[in-house]
Amino acid sequence: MPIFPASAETLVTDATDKKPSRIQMRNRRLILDAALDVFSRDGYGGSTLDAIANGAGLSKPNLLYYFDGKKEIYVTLLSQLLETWLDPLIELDPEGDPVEELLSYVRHKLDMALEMPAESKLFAGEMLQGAPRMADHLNNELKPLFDRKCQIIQDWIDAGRLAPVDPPHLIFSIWSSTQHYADFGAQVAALLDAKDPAQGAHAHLEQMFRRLLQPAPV
Amino acid sequence: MPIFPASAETLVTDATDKKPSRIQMRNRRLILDAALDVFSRDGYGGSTLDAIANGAGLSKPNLLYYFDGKKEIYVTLLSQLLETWLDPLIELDPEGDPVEELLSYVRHKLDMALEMPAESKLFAGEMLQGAPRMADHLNNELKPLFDRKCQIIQDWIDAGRLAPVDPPHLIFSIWSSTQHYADFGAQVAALLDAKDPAQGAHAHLEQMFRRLLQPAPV
DNA sequence: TCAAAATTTTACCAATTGGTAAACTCACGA
DNA sequence: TCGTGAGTTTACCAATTGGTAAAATTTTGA
Repeated sequence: MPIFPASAETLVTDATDKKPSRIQMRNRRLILDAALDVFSRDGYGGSTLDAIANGAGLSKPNLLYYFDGKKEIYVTLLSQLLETWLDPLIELDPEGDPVEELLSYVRHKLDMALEMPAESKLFAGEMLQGAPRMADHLNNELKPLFDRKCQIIQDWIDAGRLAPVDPPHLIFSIWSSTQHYADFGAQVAALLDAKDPAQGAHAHLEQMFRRLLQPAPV
Repeated sequence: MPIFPASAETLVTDATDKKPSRIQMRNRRLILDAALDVFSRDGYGGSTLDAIANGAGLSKPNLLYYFDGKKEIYVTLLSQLLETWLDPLIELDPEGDPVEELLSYVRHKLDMALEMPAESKLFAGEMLQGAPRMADHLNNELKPLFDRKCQIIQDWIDAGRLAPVDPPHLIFSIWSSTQHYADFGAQVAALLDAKDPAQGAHAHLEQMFRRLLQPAPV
């Protein structure tokens, strides 16, 4: 029987599960690492427990000792991922310089895409399929944060410190243009003749968003 | 036995397959339409021949009378799709006004994403997984076209008719920011409170790319 | 009209897949 | 050192899946 209950949200304060043992920590990490590889490469439907177990160096029944099933592994992975993924957006500081805050967010997001392509692809794959296993996280975590940050951007615009842009669509543009280097990495690599996209991407996105966001001089 | 050989490239001039019958035309189209639905919703690995056959209103063996297998259906779909998908890029006219040509491309691309989300998702899914079944098409069709269009953009820049941008990365930005509305449609819908994204997206992308591309006045 | 060719159905099958039962081994605290 | 519970393995299984063989039916062209 798995140690962690399938749905954390049904927990009130369950004192029954003490701290996980060292073995638990190690094996759950091994499984999630392997699962990230497999799921991001083959998609949810194309992935098998055998492949994940194999990648983790465990037998399939052993793997199922730690997780209740394929779906639970996937959902665990996604919700952990979503936290990391939203971190840089959380850091958007209303007190900072608007243009520099947003450009810093772009840089941060691009770095993440370049350094964690598997994570980006996993998330993208879930979105592609209509987020059937993430609707809750989307509405309960991402949506409120998104609205808050849109308001900050709107306030900057109203104060004349930022060119008038449509905040939600600005964020979409930042997300899409940065994540493209991870999600469409195969295409980018093929079209750039195996040149490293990192430097060019940074320069281009900096230029694009600076021009968009710089308020017109008074 | 299927009528169309699996690999068209191995054909020299095969006079054996006459023109396809009306039944062939109809059923191949039914199959490809159903396959687009299924593949774009469930991904390659998550899709089954049963689901496609069912969607097409045919039995599975009947379906396999028209296509050699799951992979052939998928590849046929993708290569037909790629042609449609590249059309607007082909239309980029070196004789036209640079900024307006590119903005027209952006509009066209966004309209396609909004009107053909399944096609966009199918393509995105293949890219996500490293384009394992499309490498040829990528190198033989997309790459030469991409290089040609980058050169046109570079010429415009050299002539001072366009702000100095990095042509490949410009194209990546156009692709990613437009396709986002199809590929991440679930997220967009959740975050915009079911508001129609079309109008806002058009206005935002027009603004963004106009600012980026407008050459500085002399 | 009628036989040949094209199409469709019926009846399968081997391999894979997610998952389980239960026996077994190991680590650790009393 | 020994019992107990955590962790692991072996042996399995029912359902699904991609695909085939061959009979049955429909369409087509002479």
